[in-house]
Amino acid sequence: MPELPEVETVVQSIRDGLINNEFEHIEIRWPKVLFNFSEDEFLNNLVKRKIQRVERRAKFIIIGFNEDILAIHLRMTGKLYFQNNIPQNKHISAVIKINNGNYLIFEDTRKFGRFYYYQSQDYLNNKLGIEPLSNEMNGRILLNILHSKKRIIKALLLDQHIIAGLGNIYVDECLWKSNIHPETISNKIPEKNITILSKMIKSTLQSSIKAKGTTVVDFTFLNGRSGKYSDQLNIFGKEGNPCPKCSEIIIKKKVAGRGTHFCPDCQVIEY
DNA sequence: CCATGAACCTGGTCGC
DNA sequence: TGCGACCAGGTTCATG
Repeated sequence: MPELPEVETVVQSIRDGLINNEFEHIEIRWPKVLFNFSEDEFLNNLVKRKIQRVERRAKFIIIGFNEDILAIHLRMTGKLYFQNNIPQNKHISAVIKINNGNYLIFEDTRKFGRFYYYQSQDYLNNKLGIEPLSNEMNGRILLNILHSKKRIIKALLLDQHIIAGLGNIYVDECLWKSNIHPETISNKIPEKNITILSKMIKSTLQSSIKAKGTTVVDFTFLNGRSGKYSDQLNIFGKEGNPCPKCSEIIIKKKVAGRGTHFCPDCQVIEY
């Protein structure tokens, strides 16, 4: 499901209900949800400890205690939200009781979502790439990254080890806005387009966060409200429709293993 | 180093 | 209405 803006939206929606509170208990309904630790370890290490911070790193939700963290990845269909009673919905992977009486629910239809426990955030930081909304990210850095590799640009932008947070929707949108064909080899892309791409990545993600993310199928947060960025999509899911810039018909094709939308007229492979 | 396809799961949609 | 094929916002692993 969620990419950076949707995860950021979830973090903002649960932060106030967690900061300075404590976990009291956890009920595991899908055992695989705990990826690298056990239910006992959860109870021994994470219960009755004050939550210091709730943040996002790439597509991970970080719940920080002291140095150690509980990291949650929603994958495709994960939802994390509060409820004041124990729900009986079909696809709930875990229920965490909070000391204020609420329950933090992890609901996940496809069961790909996972909880990770790490002694510090370093492990994640070391394997994740640059945050696209950080000051570190700019046209110069992006040029260095793209020109130091010879990879299909779509695959490169989806690779979390390099730039962390983009997913299928926002990659398609940003490449379209920058007039870059998704199959272009990264080191062939002109500097001019990369400068624009860097700006489009930032502005697109920021606009989406403002709209509380994109709802494609069933992304919700809080009381089932959905993100409004869907209204601002130009290319994703628009195959068969005219390109908003040139009116050519939008194409959908598999690139880097993912359904990929682009305008065959605006987005040209440059050499 | 990189591309590809499968695997992990469930449910929705489309064509016949 | 039923059924199979295919698709889905993500990531990881094996293979060539």
